[in-house]
Amino acid sequence: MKVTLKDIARESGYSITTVSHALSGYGDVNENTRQHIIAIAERLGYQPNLAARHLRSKQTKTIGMVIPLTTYYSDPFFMELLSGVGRQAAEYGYDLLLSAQQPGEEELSAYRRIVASSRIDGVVVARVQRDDPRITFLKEARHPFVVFGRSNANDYPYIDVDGRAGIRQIVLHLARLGHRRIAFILSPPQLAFTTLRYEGYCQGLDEAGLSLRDDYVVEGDLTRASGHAAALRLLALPEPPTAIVACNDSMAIGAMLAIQERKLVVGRDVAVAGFDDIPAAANASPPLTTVRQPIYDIGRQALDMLIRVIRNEPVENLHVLLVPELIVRASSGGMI
Amino acid sequence: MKVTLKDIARESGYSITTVSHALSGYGDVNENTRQHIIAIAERLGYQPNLAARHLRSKQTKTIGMVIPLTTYYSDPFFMELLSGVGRQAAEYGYDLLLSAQQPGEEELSAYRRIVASSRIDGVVVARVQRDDPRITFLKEARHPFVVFGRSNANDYPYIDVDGRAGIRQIVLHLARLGHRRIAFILSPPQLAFTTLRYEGYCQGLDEAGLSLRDDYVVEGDLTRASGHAAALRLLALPEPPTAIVACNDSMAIGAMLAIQERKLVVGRDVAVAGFDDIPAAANASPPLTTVRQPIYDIGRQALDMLIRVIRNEPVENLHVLLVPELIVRASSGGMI
DNA sequence: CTGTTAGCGCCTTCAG
DNA sequence: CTGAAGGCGCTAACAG
Repeated sequence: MKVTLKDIARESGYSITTVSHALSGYGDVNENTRQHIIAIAERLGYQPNLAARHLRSKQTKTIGMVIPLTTYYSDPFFMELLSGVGRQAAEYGYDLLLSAQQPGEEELSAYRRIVASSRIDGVVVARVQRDDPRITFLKEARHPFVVFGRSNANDYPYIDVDGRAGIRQIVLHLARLGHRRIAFILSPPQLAFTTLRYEGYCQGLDEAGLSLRDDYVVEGDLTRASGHAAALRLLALPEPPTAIVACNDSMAIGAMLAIQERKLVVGRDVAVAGFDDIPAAANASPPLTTVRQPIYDIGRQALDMLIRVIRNEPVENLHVLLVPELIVRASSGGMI
Repeated sequence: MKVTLKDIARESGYSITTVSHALSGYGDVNENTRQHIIAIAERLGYQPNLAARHLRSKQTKTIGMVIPLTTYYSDPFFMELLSGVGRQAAEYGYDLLLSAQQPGEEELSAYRRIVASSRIDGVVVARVQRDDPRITFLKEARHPFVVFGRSNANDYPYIDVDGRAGIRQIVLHLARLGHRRIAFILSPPQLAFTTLRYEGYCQGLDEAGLSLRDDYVVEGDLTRASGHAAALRLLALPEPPTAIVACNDSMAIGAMLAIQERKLVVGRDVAVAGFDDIPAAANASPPLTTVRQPIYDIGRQALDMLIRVIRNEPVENLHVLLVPELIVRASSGGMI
């Protein structure tokens, strides 16, 4: 049987209250009796029943994350985020509750359920969409949360990588290498970061004195296959681009494959760059020029912020924007 | 404020008991009053307080997994396992509690804490070691658990991939291609699966009529770098092997790089094969011949077993052994 | 410094 | 069919 405060009380001769006080440091207890009680607790292998403690104290020392089943788990990205969040949570003595749900309706109801059932003290929301219903819900419920990514509204705590600056850097890098015809493979428009990265593309072109061409902007769905298809479309243009920037690494790798199928050399005939710096980027051939998202650190920082929100501490920096780092490799031709 | 049974009782005019009965299907309640109560509960957005329910019912509908911080998170493998477990847990209405801990002492104490604090109904243990202290502990504590991997003792529920059969298949495949000098890169000896895979290697050699050579067996630590180093050592032998089998894909990929650095052609001069079929295996150049561990399914099945253990159902198959599938790609030369 | 009292929200006998 | 009462294990006022 599980050992409870009651057992220790019986064993030590003190009352439950005193035992509780001695063990949790609440209230004043004679140092001798405290030691005595602690010794007994250890001998019996006492571990507080957390359900009881949570019921009483209204806090669970648990952080939640809802994982859309289909997309995320396979996403190397999400895993790294999870890792950072988990690491930092452990640091604060928090555990991580994962709820795997289908995205969409079911996902939202998972939030509803988890939040209302007082199971967790706060939530980390990832991969935010434009007008994300989860955020609306959490704001209304006034439940502590922090978001990885920005939506159009900014009235909530978030941490994000400056995608605009990242893509801008890439475009300028390519322009510096002499490229005048730079194309862009977009991510799905409903994702919040798409707009920002597109802005970075436009801004980069502008600063480089290049003009925006509609036929150089095509849409993908973040998969390798869609990058492949998009690149084929671009290469079939009467005046094909000499450089292709993709919204993420997977699409960029897909684009490289398409270029190679056309018997062109990546980095010489057509430069390619991505965004994320997933492990596959460095291992691609040629290695992919990209922009690094420090996902692990983002997870840690997101959790830091969340803890502050939970503690109701003044969150002086409710918004954290990290500047991504340009990683130049052979695919952009700068290293050949 | 959170809405409780009390609120619904007040609102509906019935007692807390009746409301509880109506909502949870316990006891007989007039169908009309039941509908009435359910309607009010929905209007108020009632969600049962899980802490209270857990305290009362002694079960948490939560499965735990302890994640060693350093190794696992970066392990693509562990993530897939997590994914399978999470998916199936959701199926049963269970959530997943992750506790990120440093391996070793701290990890064991995490088990102790989590188990004794009645936070979870069962645990999934991964990457088991020889004489794993976690297993000893869980057995003693009589806490429901299931293990991915076998140790030397078999008196607990586990699910595993037959590593012996897997490596044996690879060795036979290579022998069939004409190889007589087949080397083996071991994983660390403290990991439980190392012995089994080594046995598979010996068995394969034996069946192919080849004899075991000590100098053809070298040890790595599962990393790409260690595979690289091990391959260099093998290639420096007076009579170097014509085929290298590694205990996992990462080491195999490291070995391929070493071979290529020596200006040899993988698949022609030296055949290489791994174990796991991680995503990088198919993307390597040349693509890596390997043996597939259906990790995602393993996670799902592990959870199935765990639920049965929790429910005290007769576990007819306490031990599940999956036969891995040989995936022949170019690195072994069979496809060139 | 220690103990008594009173719940947290829920489930579950046991009586009406 | 409905309700009153008790308690899961813990914490927090409030007295002594």
